[in-house]
Amino acid sequence: MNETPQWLSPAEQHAWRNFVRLHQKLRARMERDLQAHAKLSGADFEILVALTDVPAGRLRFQDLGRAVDWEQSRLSHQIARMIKRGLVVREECAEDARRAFVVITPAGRKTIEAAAPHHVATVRRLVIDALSPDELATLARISNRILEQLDEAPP
Amino acid sequence: MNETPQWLSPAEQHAWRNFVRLHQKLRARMERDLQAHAKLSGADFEILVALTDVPAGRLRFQDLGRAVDWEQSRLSHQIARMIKRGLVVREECAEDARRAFVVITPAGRKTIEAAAPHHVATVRRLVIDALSPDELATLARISNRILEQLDEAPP
DNA sequence: ACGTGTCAGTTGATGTGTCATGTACTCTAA
DNA sequence: TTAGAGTACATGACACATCAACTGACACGT
Repeated sequence: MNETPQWLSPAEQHAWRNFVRLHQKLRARMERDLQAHAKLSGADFEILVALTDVPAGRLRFQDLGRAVDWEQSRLSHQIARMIKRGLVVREECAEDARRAFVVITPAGRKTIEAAAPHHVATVRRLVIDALSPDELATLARISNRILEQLDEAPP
Repeated sequence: MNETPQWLSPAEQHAWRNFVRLHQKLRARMERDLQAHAKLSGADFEILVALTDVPAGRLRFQDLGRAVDWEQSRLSHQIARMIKRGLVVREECAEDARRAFVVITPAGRKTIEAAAPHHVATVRRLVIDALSPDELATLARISNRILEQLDEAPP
């Protein structure tokens, strides 16, 4: 039906490969860094940030899911693990027994507060400071563009 | 010793959050796409690409590890799974019994050849075509810059 | 020949992400 | 008022990543 498949040009391939490599390396690095300094996974960190973003440190399961943009199942598993480690607790909902809240514990708060400065410093050192303000803006714009593309073409 | 921890400026935070979000979404999307169309994980794909990049479709374990830039253990587990699915086979090394080769099977070759065009098309549609040539070049440059930063600051 | 160190790869434990399915609860409409 | 649809979350099975500990093979000096 269609012509020979459209391969990437050398420049395109170069950009794509670099980008993929960046993904993998940066992700692995951040993960190890966080683990080493705070005994937290990136997932833990994200959840704790979302919870501390709201004053009560307490969110409905679903709202938390929206905040971090995760699937329900992933969240459920993750919260179960975090409960086991005492970072958060589950709270029943009086009005609707199906619902549940996730609440950060004092230990969880302490952990995230201890972890955040170093994490931010790492982000700054590895990413922000490596780029000019212009490049940073471009990166933000590019990211947005691709994210839109993703939303537009879900099939 | 140091002042109050240096948080990110709004612009920096915006860029960083977008970038992280992009990571997660794009990765998940590519993974699902590959899985749906070719029954391959991203990991499978990477291995098969590395193997087809070399004429014999056959690489020493270690060379394969360098090609995809993975840790040994990860590679070992992955290859074990791929052997079980018939995508590759292991071959002993006559000269040095410690070494081993990984060889792509005809089935593996068929799988990757079936998967690649759709995958490339997806990359093009979601990423390449969403950006101007200038932006793409900037993305490549930025990626390189950060990768260098990662290499320079391993602790 | 024989330790000893190092190399190449394996294995098991644990945490993580995804899919499909399960379950308890609530709502709605006949 | 109750059957059935839909909601909110849980669970089990599996693939994947990482860490640490392990095995077996080679290399080499004594």
